[in-house]
Amino acid sequence: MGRGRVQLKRIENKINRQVTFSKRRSGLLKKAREISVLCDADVALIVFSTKGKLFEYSSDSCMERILERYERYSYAERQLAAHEIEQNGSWSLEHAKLKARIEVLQRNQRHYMGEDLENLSLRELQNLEQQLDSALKHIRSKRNQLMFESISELQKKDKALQEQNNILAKKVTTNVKEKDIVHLNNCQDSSSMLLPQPMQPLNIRGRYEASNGREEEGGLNAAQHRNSSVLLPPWMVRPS
Amino acid sequence: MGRGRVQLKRIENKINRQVTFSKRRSGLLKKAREISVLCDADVALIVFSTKGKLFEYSSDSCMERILERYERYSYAERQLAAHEIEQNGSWSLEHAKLKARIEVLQRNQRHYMGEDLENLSLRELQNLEQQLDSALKHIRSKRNQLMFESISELQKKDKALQEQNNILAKKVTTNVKEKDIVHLNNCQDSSSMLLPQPMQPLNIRGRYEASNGREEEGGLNAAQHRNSSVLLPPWMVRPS
DNA sequence: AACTATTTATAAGA
DNA sequence: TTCTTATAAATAGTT
Repeated sequence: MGRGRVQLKRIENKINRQVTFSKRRSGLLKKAREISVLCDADVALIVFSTKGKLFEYSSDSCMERILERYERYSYAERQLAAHEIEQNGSWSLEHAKLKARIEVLQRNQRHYMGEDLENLSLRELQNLEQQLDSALKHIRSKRNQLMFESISELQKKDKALQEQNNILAKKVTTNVKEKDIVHLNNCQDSSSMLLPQPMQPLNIRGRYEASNGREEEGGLNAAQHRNSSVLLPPWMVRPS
Repeated sequence: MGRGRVQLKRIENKINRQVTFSKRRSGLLKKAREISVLCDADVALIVFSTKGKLFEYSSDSCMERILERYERYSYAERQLAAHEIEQNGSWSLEHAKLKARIEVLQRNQRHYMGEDLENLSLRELQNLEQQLDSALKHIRSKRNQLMFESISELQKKDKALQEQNNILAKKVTTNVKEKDIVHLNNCQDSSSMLLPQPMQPLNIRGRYEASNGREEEGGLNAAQHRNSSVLLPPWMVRPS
């Protein structure tokens, strides 16, 4: 694109390379933006110039989120890489990263809980508000969905029980006609075996809680403990 | 580029979007490759399609390395150095703990953002909802407070300026009476020195953003970068 | 930093 | 998906 055709090889003239870099960089960023908007794609673009200067673009979900998604996507590879890093000895670095990361995540969490807002700017507050508002919408819709599901399940059970009741009622009526009262009294115990059993409480709590149900039983091992009190999100604990 | 001009907004027709995505994706990857070769730059490009399919390009140093470089660039070295050589012994344990903690925090964060709600029980959803609702109240109240503050500050400045204006107006009137027109013209420059200076734009953004104001200018240095994308919570980045 | 002749990318159509 | 083609966009070389 331009006056001359260009070879796909490193531009040796330094000035020229710098200029081309500048031009093409903006073109590349633009195109990244365009594809993300036009095609609703998540895009992360990182460019380091020869001199090590950083330029980046990421679509609406921020860079960190896309990179996380990427890492999740290539989980297997990451595990391999992690081992190499451990052996490599650049471990302390990793460690420090984790710590920094935790700090940030905790800070975020406080923000999400409406705490520690003193140092936020107006605009940051607005963004946060917007984010939470949209989250709340999702959550409410999900909750409604769950409730509807459990209601319809209840209705189904209800209907089945009523039908069973009708059948049994008919049988009882027939019995009254055929037997004498003494016989009927004697048979009460055995006939009651045919009555509908008390309904099992519906499990509308879902997988997560079910799988953690044992935590409440007794002493916790280390892993359980980590999950149950230190690391459980605050909203999982009902205010007393 | 093509038969029609194209608007920079999501293509609603699904087929069309898919086709455009495919074409532009290959174009984007090509350009990423070109700039990395021509200009000797390190490039990492990650693209997720709407359906979640991953496409990526990274220049000769592999993706992981570029991402690491990116993270290195983002985390200040001092943070690393500070905590680095302290612990030698129970490292791996510590390390594992930190990782677990991060996972949980990230999970929470996703929940706070209304994502990843599939595995939550009804009760958990309700708690989460309640938590966010109360957080939102705090945040809105804080935001209102900030807005009121900035309004009253503006009003104060406004008042002061008006007073100054009045005083100056009086002076100007006096001058007209005392001096001839020529003299008045000669004095214009110096008298204008007494006019109120243009108001400084009010800083209603708060400390945090103010310290990052330079970010938009160009390339980012390490510290700036840390604050701008890697460690900032998603809601601090305004969707572009 | 602009300009412009060309090359490239790509939207629409097949 | 792939090919074609008319046209929009990007950009290499120049000023």
